[in-house]
Amino acid sequence: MTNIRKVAELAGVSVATVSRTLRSPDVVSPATRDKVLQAVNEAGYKPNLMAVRFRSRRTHNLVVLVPTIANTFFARVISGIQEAAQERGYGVLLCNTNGHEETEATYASLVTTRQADGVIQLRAYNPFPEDADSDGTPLPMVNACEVLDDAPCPTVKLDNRAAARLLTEHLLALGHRRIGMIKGPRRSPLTRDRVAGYRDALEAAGIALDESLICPGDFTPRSGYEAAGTLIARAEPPTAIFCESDEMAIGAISCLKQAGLAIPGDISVAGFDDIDFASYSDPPLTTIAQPAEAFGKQAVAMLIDVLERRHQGEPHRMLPHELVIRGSTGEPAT
Amino acid sequence: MTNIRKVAELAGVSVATVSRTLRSPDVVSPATRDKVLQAVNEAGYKPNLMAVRFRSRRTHNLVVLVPTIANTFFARVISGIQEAAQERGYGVLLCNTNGHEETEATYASLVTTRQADGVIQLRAYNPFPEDADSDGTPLPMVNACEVLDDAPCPTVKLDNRAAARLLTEHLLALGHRRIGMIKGPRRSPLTRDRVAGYRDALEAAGIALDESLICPGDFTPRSGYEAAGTLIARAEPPTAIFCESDEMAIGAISCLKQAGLAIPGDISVAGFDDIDFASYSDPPLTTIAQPAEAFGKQAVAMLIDVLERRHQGEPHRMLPHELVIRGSTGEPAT
DNA sequence: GAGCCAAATGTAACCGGTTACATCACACCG
DNA sequence: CGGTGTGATGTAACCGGTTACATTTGGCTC
Repeated sequence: MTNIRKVAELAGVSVATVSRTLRSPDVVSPATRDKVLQAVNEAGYKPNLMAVRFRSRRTHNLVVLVPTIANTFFARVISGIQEAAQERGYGVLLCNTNGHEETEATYASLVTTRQADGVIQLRAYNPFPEDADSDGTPLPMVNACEVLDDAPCPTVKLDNRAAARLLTEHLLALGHRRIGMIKGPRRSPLTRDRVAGYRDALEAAGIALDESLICPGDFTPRSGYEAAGTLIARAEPPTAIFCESDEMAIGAISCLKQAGLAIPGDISVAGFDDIDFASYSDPPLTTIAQPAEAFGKQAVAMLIDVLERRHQGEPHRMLPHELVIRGSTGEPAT
Repeated sequence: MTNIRKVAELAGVSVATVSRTLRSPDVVSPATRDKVLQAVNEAGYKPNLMAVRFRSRRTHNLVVLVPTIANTFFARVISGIQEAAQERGYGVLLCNTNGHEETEATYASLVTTRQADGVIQLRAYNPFPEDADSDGTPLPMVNACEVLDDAPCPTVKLDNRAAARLLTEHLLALGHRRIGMIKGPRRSPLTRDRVAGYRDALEAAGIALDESLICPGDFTPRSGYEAAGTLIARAEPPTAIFCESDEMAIGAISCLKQAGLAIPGDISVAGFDDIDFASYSDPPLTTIAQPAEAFGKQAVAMLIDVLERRHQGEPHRMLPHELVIRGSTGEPAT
């Protein structure tokens, strides 16, 4: 392995000069710089980054904790993270937690064992009960997408409440009065905000909330399929269903069609996320578009700001959403 | 930062003893072992893994080169990689190449700069023209899913030719004689094998190949949508379409329905991969199921075998496929 | 009791960089 | 001409572990 000493020898200078030539070229004279660079080339020298990082106490790696990468939305967020990280010279260590908190804790320890500089978590769960490293310094972390209420770190999220309200208002405007909701797992702040937005809209329209129209799911098509089955089995079934993810909406549609219902003729369905498949569903899904890649990029930018001690201003950001109206929602049957 | 010397001091032993207690507990006496472990606990000591790895010249990281993580199939493969790697104590450095070869080369250099021990690539592209490190040692690499013909490394793939033949035979058995194909990008070995399987089946059935029925796509729903449009605009349109991915099949179905065609009444559609959405499409997709997660696990196992010099036997593996018949294929209209 | 061996532990070199500090050459000034 | 400041380079300590080799200890044999 060619190391810095070989290069130094080859160039006839000291190792310090080689190091300086590569790290801060401006402090060495042009003549030596050329000599060193030529020697570097000749020797095919590449610095051993493990050594560099060990010495500089910076790994240039970010851990990403994601509940499941198999979810289309998260896949897009990760794409954004990946791209932004690469641009700034950071690597991405992926951790698919599958919701196991212990797995998350394991991966978060990558930071305390100096394998990564910081954590981006895409789920509201604080893997650090103490919220601090053993020596009291807070863990560099950014919380994106699903955000803790009192997150002790920068956050990026959607205004889920406003978005859910917007979508519900769209359904109300079409004339729906009984609107079902397939929400996410209980206890999730994201779901809670969206349910709040749904309530806001109903309340503003003077419609009483019917708890029996709210069904939990887990963001998979299967859970949407099952929840839709439950909803239409009600004595007074809804005329529209608001699903908290496009995946669940697609599952729901599959169930409704099998039950012989026309969409949106008999029942309207709306989703959330605007994944690729939303446009190709039959009928195409009305949904809330989220800037998934932007979440990733923003999260990386914020985390690196923290890491590089550029603590400027407001660490909580909201990204914009947009209502995309397609064919799966329409006026209720009279 | 608590380091090994503090622990040694606390336990009243030398640093070597501490190191040995943690790495090879069997060579230290039970009494000292207990002393050391207690000191480790007391000090809240965690080894600095950057130092460990630097010294031991093993990063315990694997780079994964993936064309696009936004593809559902790859997301599942990565899930498998992730899980298997974690089990064996390796981290996963993700590289979403978006098909840019230069990006791949950048990431592959993570290995030469000692940031990762090996590479798993999910696409047939050799980022190392020289196929070797500068000092002549071959790069630890495994090629999975889409595999180079003459891959100089272990590989895991599907028997794409047989799978495509199987699916085509299913369509032939239903009575189809004009079968369109929406394939992947040109030059891809994966696509070439699948086209070969399609040909095999047609040939065996005594049907002449009509090149105009083969349309290229890029595995996205959009490209499936567009290719389907092209196919049905032919003078003699096909009565069935075989898509090389479920994503494209879903796009194709969307296009066909918009054109007023019933599926499978007027035209059958089959996919490949058996992604989650395949079951929830309308109609549900007939497709070839691939063990996506197993690809990931297998690739990790093989790569670690290479890394740990356990070079045993046959380094090329095929995973099984399965024809899943659902509602999107049926007999042609008479 | 001397001699020997094995097991347990300590000492210190080493991995490959970075960087604080020392050194040196040289120009400029009063 | 001595003093001083500046820019370029060299020397060597250091990061936090691992491990080859040296040393110590104690049990066993003859």
